[in-house]
Amino acid sequence: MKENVNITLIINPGSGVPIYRQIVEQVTRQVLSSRLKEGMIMPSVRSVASEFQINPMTVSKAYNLLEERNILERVRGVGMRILKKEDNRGDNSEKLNMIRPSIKEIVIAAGQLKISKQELKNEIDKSWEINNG
Amino acid sequence: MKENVNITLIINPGSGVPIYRQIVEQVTRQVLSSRLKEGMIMPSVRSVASEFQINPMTVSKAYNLLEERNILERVRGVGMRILKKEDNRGDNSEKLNMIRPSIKEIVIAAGQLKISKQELKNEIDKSWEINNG
DNA sequence: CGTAGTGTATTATATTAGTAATACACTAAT
DNA sequence: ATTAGTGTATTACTAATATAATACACTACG
Repeated sequence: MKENVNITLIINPGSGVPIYRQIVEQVTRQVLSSRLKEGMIMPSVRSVASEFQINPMTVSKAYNLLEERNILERVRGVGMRILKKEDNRGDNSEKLNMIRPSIKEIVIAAGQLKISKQELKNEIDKSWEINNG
Repeated sequence: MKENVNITLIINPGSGVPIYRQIVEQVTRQVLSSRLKEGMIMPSVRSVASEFQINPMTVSKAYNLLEERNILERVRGVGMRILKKEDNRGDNSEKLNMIRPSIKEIVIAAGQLKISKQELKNEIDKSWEINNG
């Protein structure tokens, strides 16, 4: 009955961003973008911990946060089941909500720096080419 | 001989962003955008500290970082003098360097969320209208 | 049943970042 | 020299993060 899942995590312990938050963010993105689908069972705390050489309790902390956000569901004795559906409301509102705070920060910073909106968009084009091209 | 300066700082102690970094970022932006000009003397550590109800050492730490980045100059017994000129190289490269890391983060997040480049730009337009319009 | 697999509560330790309180050294102006 | 104004070195405290070692409760499966 196990629907195991191949999850791709990129953990960078020296990035300054706490490991548990890296897990939370990446799992959330993958759920919202349908790479992880409802009903799938997440890899176990211990397997993630050993794969990335981190402590099981750190993974557990991340899973716990994901449960609080109604993205995972704890199934006793089984594991964590993916609970939340992808963002199918047509307007992508849920996915957009994830990046809006960061967008606001950049827009304010650009304004204070007297960087024009067009310049900002040009930079995004360049970065998109490099990172998503 | 004091060329004091009216600096506008917006400090939010409960934002999660360390206070000293808020100071560093805002002063840097104001210098690069010519709101603060070379030769001006920054308000003293103690005056900033009392105005925002924070510790003088927190302000000092920020000023110290700004000195390391060649934006301020320490003048013993006087205060911190603004050292760096605005970014006048025509290409805005210095100002752009300040926001490029944040742009990269957003672009990667949008990619993982399967948000299109056009959607991202639309969000920027909206946010620009609200925050810089 | 027993075994192996889930997540987790508990307690403890170590490290780091951020903030705070005090005392000090320096300069400017009188 | 004295006073009042600079910044800062030192030390300490707090909180967040990560790790670690146990022990526990539950489920799946033979």
